[in-house]
Amino acid sequence: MRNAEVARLFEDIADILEVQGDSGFRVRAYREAARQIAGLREPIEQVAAAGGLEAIPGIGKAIAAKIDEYLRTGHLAYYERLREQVPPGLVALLQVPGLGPRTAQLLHQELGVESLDDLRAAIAAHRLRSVRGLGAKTEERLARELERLHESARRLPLGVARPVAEQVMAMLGEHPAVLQIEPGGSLRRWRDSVGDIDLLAASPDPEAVMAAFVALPFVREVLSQGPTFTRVLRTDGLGVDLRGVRPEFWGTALHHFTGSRAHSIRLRDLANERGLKLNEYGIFRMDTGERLPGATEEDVYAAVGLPWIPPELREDRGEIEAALAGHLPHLIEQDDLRGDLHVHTNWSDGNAPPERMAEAARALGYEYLVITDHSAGLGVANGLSVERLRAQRQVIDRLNQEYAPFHVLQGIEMEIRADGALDYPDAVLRELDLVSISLHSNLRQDPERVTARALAAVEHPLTDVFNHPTGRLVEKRRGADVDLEAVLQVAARTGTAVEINGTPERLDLDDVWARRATELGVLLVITSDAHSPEGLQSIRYGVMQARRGWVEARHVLNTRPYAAFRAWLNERAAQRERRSASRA
DNA sequence: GCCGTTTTCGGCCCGACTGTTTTCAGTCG
Repeated sequence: MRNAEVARLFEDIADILEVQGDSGFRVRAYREAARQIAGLREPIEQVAAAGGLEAIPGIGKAIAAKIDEYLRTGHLAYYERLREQVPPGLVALLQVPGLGPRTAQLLHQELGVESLDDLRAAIAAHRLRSVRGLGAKTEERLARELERLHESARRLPLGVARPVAEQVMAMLGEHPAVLQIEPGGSLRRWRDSVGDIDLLAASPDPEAVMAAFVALPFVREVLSQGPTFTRVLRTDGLGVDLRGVRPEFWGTALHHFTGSRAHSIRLRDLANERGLKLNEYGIFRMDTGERLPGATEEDVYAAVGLPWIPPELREDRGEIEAALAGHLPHLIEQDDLRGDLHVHTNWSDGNAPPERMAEAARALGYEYLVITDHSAGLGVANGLSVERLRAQRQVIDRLNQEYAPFHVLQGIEMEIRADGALDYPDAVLRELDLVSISLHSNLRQDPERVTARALAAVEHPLTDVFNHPTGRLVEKRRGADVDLEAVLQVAARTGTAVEINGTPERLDLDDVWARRATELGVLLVITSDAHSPEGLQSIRYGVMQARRGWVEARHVLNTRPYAAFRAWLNERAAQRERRSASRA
């Protein structure tokens, strides 16, 4: 599947056109096409082969032809022409916050700036302030941003942003002028990474909230401050935005700043069709100017004839059509989970003994916990030898007596070796309640080899769950070049479950692939991959990622009560017996 | 660039904040 690659291509085109000063609308068209392609749930090669490109919203004749050309030849003449017209370093200037296409162009024309290094030199020589339209303040601000550029990554992983946001919300929530405080933007939609930390507070006195915000102890620098919007830089280098809104605007404002932009634009279109105007300050009738109620998000959706749509779905990936048709999914909730199927103890690389993990799981209200320490092959994680595996079984047997009716099961997180083989003999695997399989090493194999390895693992008759299928780390490491479409199709056929790993660094499968899995009829599991009792909590990130993928409780194995979960395991075992009997 | 239940041409979201201006352009979300 080359969706991400093709999306990237059109993003690049949009960047270049932007620096060239092309029509903003054309730039937006390319970005919209890129967004649609990135969110596509089928391989774009398949769509193209079936002649369905132009059916994708935002893709017309011209872009469809470009996609065809690129997929067919591996090149796009238009793109290559564009790249010759613009110095490669010029596009990089857009990374600098506060430096947009117009300024990039201006710097190029007036000062010959063609790269970040050129910009640095121009600033050092104080040449920016001589350019008409720029001044000393701009020069100083860009100098600061340049310095900050390498220290701050482009996007923040959700696992970093969410705890920071929750800390700030807790501190500001105590202020008497704050009635309500929520994250906005991709943070509220639980995207796996966020561009910035965006908060929204309801208050009868927004200015007082702004004043309290800039006075918080972690504020290193106030980057911008107005009566309703303030941006600060924390001592840890993270930026936080806060908007203050009056309670009567809460619903429309929260909706506006939750986005996504694509979702909001669609909603405004719907409002226009109904003779309404929708913005952050309310819902207005176009004819009379009368303002309709907008204190809650339900008001906003009701005004355009829709039920409330959960933030996790607001990506314009069909949720508006589903809402119009009355077919919104019944998204899974954390309370639906009856157990965790992927946790580590101090028998491998966890920090707590099995009993503490079991107690923590029980305290979360689970009925069962599957302990899945690493297999021998992952030496760095103190993987279990066969002897230690059997010794651990005795410990787990004892816990079951102690903790009944809570159930502790013994599983394994098995390495797939570079050649596709597993770590233990089949006879040992049969002793385990659940076998889950992972790729941790040799992730950079070429697509054919790594896919073959993954397929072998999924197809192995003793595999129950395929863990974090790509091995990606959010904003840090791109996953292996596994052909996930092929993996999911095989998983659907063999009944092997596929994991949504809730560790916020992983979130693997991601939202788009989780949704694809449900479409293909693949059974999912949502797990914490905890290495400590507190780590069990991170399963909520997995649940939210699943919600972003339209996943319902019925799609997820570990929403089943213990008896049904056990029945599934038994059925897997029975199938294995039948298969090996028929082979023999 | 895309799109169309009044349109195949003429629209395409819009407001806050900043800095450089003498009334507004650029950037961002």
